Amino acid sequence: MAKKKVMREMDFSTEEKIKNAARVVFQKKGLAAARTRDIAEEAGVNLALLNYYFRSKEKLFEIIMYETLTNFAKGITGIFNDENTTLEEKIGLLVEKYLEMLTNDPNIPMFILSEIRNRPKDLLEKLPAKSVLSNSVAINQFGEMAAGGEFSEKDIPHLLMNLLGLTVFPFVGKPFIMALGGLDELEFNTLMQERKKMIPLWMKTMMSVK
Amino acid sequence: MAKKKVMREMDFSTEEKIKNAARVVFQKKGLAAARTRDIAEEAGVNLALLNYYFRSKEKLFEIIMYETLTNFAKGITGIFNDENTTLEEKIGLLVEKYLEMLTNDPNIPMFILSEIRNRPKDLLEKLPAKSVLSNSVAINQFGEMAAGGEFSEKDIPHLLMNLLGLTVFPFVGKPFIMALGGLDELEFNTLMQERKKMIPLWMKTMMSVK
DNA sequence: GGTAAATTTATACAAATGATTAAAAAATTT
DNA sequence: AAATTTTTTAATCATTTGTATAAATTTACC
Repeated sequence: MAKKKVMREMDFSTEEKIKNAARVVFQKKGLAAARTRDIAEEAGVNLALLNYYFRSKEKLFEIIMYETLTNFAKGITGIFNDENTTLEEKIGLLVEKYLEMLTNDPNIPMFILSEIRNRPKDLLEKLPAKSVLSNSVAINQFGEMAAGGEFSEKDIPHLLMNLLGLTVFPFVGKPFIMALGGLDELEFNTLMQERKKMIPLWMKTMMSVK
Repeated sequence: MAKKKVMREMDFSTEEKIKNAARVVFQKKGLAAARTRDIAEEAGVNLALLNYYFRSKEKLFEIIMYETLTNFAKGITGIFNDENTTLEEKIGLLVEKYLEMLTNDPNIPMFILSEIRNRPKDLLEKLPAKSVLSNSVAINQFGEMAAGGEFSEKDIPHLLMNLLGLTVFPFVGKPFIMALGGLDELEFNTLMQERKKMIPLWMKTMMSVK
């Protein structure tokens, strides 16, 4: 079995090379379309090493998916549970953070959502921040604003969906949007940067529509 | 080879049964994860009949994808090129139509987008309404409003993305959203019905933020 | 009602693919 | 430096999966 301490002064250990390659290939193509041989090639490594270090393609996938989900959720819970920021500030921070993350890693949302489609039970159980979200400071702040009459209590799920949709959807539909708008990579990324300022404004106005 | 005229008074011809099953399975699981045996079973039909009526899994997939894309795009171009409606009316009609369609067929957006991810070139060429959209009446109306100072010309792509995101994203993230919100099917669908009225209002306010 | 064409079935094949194994090579320990 | 352990390689296996084929069955036609 593999031992971490054995790592020599290579750029990356074989185990790391495989994990990084698996992340790339899985996130780009999804579990079903990803071939173990694709991953081995991407890693520049013998095929049998995948099974040597990770018992199976499934195990390797689970590791990548777990890390991806955890990393993705980490940002939300941190920001949404800060007692010292207003809701408006939280939205700004969240949008800023995720637009930045997704500009660098645009495949993540599609990866997560399309795998959830294929194995909803499996993955949604492992979802961190399920009850965490509903008890978050941010949700309470939404509730307070609703109580204050800014908008209806019934609108809260909609506003959350909108925040998510406005931020994440462009990346889910990236190839579609780029083709439809005749955009290149740079133009798309520029739009995403612009949204850092715009989404918070839009959210603010949507939270005032009665 | 198959001949249409041979159809007896069955509920559905074998060819139709296969196509319907293929639509269900492909839209639910995607091309890579869909097995020809899944489709045959869903259709209640011998496996070899898939290749008898449609030469290969790929051919069958292309038919389903083409029909799905065409049907999906049909609604947009019709509404967006009507000379006799205002932009506000167009948005209302579009949102109404697509929320209705997607409530009945929630897998379509994820199906289209995830297959585009896997074969961007193939599918995006076949995309109807690529140049159609940019020359549409609706886009001109957006331009007029921008000229009138309601919002900036630079905001138009954003507003289009927002319209798409607010309408389509909930379906792309449906399992995720249902789990996070603790919603059942009925509650989710109720939210989608509510959005028929809300999205046009939100769009209206977003088109006034300067 | 018999014959030809079509549909359907059972079976099997071939390629792709995840996984295994035994031997070789490299690294570590003694 | 020898021995032991770890890592890597090449080759192969077993299953899955898309597809083909030949026989059986059903339908259409005269």
